[in-house]
Amino acid sequence: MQILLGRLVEGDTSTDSLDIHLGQQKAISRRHAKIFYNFGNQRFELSVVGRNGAFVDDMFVENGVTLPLKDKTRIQIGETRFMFILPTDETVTDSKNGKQIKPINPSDAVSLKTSFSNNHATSSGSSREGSSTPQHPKVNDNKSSTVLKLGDDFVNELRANAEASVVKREEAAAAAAAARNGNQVSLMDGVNALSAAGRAQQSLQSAKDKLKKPLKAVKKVYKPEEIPEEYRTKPNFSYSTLIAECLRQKGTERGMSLSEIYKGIQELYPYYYYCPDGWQSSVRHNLSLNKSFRKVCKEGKGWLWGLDEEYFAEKERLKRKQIELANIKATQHLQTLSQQFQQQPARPESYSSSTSPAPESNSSESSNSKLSGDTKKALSYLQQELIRLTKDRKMYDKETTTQILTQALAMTIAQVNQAAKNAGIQGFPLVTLIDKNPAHITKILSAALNAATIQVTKKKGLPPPSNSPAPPVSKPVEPAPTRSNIQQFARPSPPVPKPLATSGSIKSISSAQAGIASTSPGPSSSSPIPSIRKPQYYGKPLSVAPSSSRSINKPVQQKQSQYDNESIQLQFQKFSQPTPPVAPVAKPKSDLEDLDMKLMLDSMDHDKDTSKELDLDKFLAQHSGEVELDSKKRPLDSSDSTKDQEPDPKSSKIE
DNA sequence: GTTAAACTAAACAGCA
DNA sequence: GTGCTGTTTAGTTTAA
Ligand SMILES: [Mg+2]
Repeated sequence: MQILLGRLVEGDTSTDSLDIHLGQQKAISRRHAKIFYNFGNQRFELSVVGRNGAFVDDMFVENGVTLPLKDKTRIQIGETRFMFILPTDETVTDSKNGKQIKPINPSDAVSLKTSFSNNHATSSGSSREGSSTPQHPKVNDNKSSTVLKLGDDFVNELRANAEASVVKREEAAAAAAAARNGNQVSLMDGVNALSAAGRAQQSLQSAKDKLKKPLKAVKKVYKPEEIPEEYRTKPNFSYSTLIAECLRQKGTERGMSLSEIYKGIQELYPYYYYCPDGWQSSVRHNLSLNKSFRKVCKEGKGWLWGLDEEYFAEKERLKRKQIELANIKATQHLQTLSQQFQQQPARPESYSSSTSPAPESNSSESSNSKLSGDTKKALSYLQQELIRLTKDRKMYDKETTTQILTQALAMTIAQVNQAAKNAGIQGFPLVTLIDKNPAHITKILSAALNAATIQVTKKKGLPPPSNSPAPPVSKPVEPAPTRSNIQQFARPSPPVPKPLATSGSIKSISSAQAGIASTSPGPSSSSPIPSIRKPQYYGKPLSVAPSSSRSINKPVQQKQSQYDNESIQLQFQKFSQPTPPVAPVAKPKSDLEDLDMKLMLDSMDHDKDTSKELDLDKFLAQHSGEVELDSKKRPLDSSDSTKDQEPDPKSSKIE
């Protein structure tokens, strides 16, 4: 049994079954909502089926959502407002007139329904201040934007109960009616009828007890398809970074309240609009623990929070230092590998001493002594360039990074050699090319880095750099040296609340003012520097809840990569280019180290035709996706040490 | 295997 | 009494 509410349409027989006519507004669907008694839960529930949703107790409820009704629940559909009133146990009091109404038994309900259907009139006219038709939720509006969402368990529970109670509902199908009362549509009679029917099966008292529980506004659970694709992945930023960016972009001199920070983060990173709650706790945790965030002044229940830029920058600096160290380590390893290779005596098949790139080697010197001074310089130069280029990229763990660098180096050498060979140039062309046209070498290196990254990640089953997280609505990380110029990457964000056009200026508290020593951040402080983050495994199963109505996962742990650096998104986009056929690669071997060495060997081998398809121009065309960017960034790398590093990318992607 | 960083969850208390 | 806010603790995951 249920009470149908909707818009009566002449000639549409499907609307004949409506129990309550809500008016003629087009915003009201022909069948907009239904009220029924859920025997499983022992409570009344409202199911919104109309396209434009409804407001329940001033909170927007999307279509498709079913939620419990309690006594005096206010419902608004279109511009028609009414209230759901529960009867008392034995007597029912008309909420408006105060007169008592005799309880209804199931048999009464039948007649009640009949009488109502003969008696119904269109409501309407009751519109007061125009309630806006529910639109896409806005973060700005606290009240009206709150979207009711039912937790998985609850949804499942409803589902299960619905099935279990089919029979019972049919037994109760005799009851329904409603009466309008001026501005307020009283559903009392219908409810009464339902109640009566319910009593036949269950204790109404227990139902009412449950209904007494406050209607809790639960955030709506979004299904993946309901979420704009770009907001299905968790931003690759640590909470500290999210908060800092929020304070910078949305904050004012007076700071921001906690709720403002919540909203700000949702606006900047709409992922947090769609994802389940829980992240707010992390935000509070960060605010409290991270000394970069300071309470400015008290307001109402809580504090207004500000960002201590100096402290934050100091943390960034330290972080950056660490990352650079890690990068250096990785490349040192690469260098070692390279040198080891150079030292290797004749290799079985593919290598002959006569093809050594360092023909004039001095045998009396140590490890890399077999290389000529020029060759060593050339290799060193390539390493330096690789390091530099690597800083602009999203990188992986140390081992993977090393493999990528090694392979990139090998590819570069191979390309150069082949090009030289094609051009009929003799000798070791690297030295010449570096000397004559270093920019070109950089281009080749960059292209090789692309190809190597794709190869290595593919081989290792790592996520390719293409899965970039959705960029924030307003980009927090900015490669630009100017620290505050943050909005350059701003882009429209579809259904999501667009960032308030508030000042983009940075509001910060000086350390002096805040009395902060420039000590290193404690371990508890969170990540700081916007930097590229490495893909990670999510700590938690994608959908932990057994009930799988949850579509978007709660934010999952992210880890910051030691190898990243800046402007992740851009880099990701670069990498996300379709994987081109990759250049000269050795046959896959089980041992990566072997593969690396083979690559090196092949590429160093002047005489050997390692790459039939090696064509430098082609290679560059295929892999030079970001060469331009890299060169653009160069000045930044060298000059700006304060650039944000970003936390990392882990993104929980909704499947 | 250990450690550090970041994340997650939740208990708890104060306050409006 | 309730919900929000801020603090704190504990546990997990990942990378180094
Ligand atoms: Mg703090």
